[in-house]
Amino acid sequence: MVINQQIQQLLKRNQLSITGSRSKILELFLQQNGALAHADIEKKSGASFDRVTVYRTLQTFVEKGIIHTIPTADNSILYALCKDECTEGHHHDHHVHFICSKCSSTICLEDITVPEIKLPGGYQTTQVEVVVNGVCKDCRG
Amino acid sequence: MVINQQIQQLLKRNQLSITGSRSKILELFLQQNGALAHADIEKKSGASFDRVTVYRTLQTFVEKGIIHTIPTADNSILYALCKDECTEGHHHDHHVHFICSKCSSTICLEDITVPEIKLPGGYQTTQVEVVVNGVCKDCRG
DNA sequence: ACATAAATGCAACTAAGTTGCAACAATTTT
DNA sequence: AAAATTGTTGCAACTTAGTTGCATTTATGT
Repeated sequence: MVINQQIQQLLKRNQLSITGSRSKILELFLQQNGALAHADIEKKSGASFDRVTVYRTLQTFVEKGIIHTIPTADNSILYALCKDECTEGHHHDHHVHFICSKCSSTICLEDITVPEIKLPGGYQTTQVEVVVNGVCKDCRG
Repeated sequence: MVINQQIQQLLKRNQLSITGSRSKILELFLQQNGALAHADIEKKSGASFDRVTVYRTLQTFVEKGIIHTIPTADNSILYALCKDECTEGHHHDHHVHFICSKCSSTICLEDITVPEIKLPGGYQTTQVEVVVNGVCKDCRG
């Protein structure tokens, strides 16, 4: 299983001890290459961990730059794996997020960069979030 | 008070009866031209209304196209007045939202339109949300 | 002013997220 | 490899957010 080595590397690189819950939750992210809601993770991990552990694990992963959050229109929190460039306390997820209204899967479009937005005088930009709603390629036809 | 007439017009135009809570909440939005969180409204309305009434009023306003929601990075729900073009069940808030990290006020930048985003083949867009984080003109200096 | 339809307040409930602490498991040290 | 240490987990209790049903009250058309 290559995926297990990947998980251990990812945790070690971020100075996190390798525990059952962390490994399992990382596995979920690595398996399906989309975003997961907190509820998804609780369900898919098979009630094997406490709610609190899931909260704390996700929080830790966000802090370490392993995953990032995605704001959605209905204000539920989504999490997705970061690419390698992200480090502790410094996310670089400047890509567009896509949410399919049919299958409600959320995908990070890594190749689509966020366009520069010209603001009126006096405004200073630090970060831009772009979320595209629509229908994904699997749900059309 | 011109603002009172404005409120009554707005409610009548949307076939809503003119009640104390609706008038008061609309007043809050008209007074400060920025976005409000649910908690703000409860505080500023001075505990004069029931929590449930605030929930239901905001919901009604969103349905009627009087206000729209703004997704934020920390996943709290913000509400802001729509411009006149919005009608029942059909929002046209295709403008950029700006959130100031200092005063945490949120402003609708009506003049800045959302740029078109080119997606990979197969993806179909229905709506694009853009939220810019930064420092507003009042907080710089 | 009255009838009717709608809005509000209350109470109770579900869901979401947080905190402190004791028990436990993963590292580190020897 | 076992002990010591540090960090992680699970539990319980709690806070906050949001929902639902129903009785009461309020707004509006006639």
